[in-house]
Amino acid sequence: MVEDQAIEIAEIFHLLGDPTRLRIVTCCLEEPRNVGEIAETVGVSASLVSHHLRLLKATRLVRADRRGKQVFYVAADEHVQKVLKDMMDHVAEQHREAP
Amino acid sequence: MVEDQAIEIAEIFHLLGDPTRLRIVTCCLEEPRNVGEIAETVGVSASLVSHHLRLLKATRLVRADRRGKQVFYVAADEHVQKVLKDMMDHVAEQHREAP
DNA sequence: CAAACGATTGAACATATATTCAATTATTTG
DNA sequence: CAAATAATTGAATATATGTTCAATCGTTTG
Repeated sequence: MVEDQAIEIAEIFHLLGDPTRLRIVTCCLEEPRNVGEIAETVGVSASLVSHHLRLLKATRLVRADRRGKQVFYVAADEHVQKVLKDMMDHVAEQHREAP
Repeated sequence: MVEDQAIEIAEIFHLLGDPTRLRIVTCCLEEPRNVGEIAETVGVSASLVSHHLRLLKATRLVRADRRGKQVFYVAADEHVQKVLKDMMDHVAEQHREAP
């Protein structure tokens, strides 16, 4: 892997590498969720959610869609879902090896 | 996703979220590589590689195997490979959408 | 056993980053 | 138009983190 690829891919991993941000992404993985919903589900302030969503949107991990006063966010594409699934498999495997 | 899972999974993403560390992992993805090889391939000091490998080993993303004076490291299991592959697909897709 | 080699460790430092709080911007509705 | 609701923004801050450098540890070999 060359430097440029590494930087680009690492940037995405880095975004998923924060617990709050990861929960925000998984929260709007199945269907679009507005900021208030996400904040309540994750258990943090709307302000913090908004800050994180700005980063996620900038790297196109989520897309925004305003409907009236609310803004709905949804995870970008199916690759993210696959990545998350593989990672959950990895963690599950770990636990099977060392319970 | 519950808090505990998020923290555990985010921890792994976080490790892959640094360009240097990501390149270290990909460097010993196919076959075991010793610290010197990794340092040269990635283009950083052996000291830095060692620091990063300590973190990667602690989270069991790599395994260590000493042979004489050298210590060989190899990526832990196939899930990591799948995660990386999906992420590369994601990046490739992005570039196809916005060249 | 001493020298050489490879790898690890710890301290130090500059930088990046997650979070909070208050202020501001959009949009709807009374 | 004013009030209310939802979301964004910016500044401030405490903490985490990547990197460097020098010292140390483990192993082999002359």
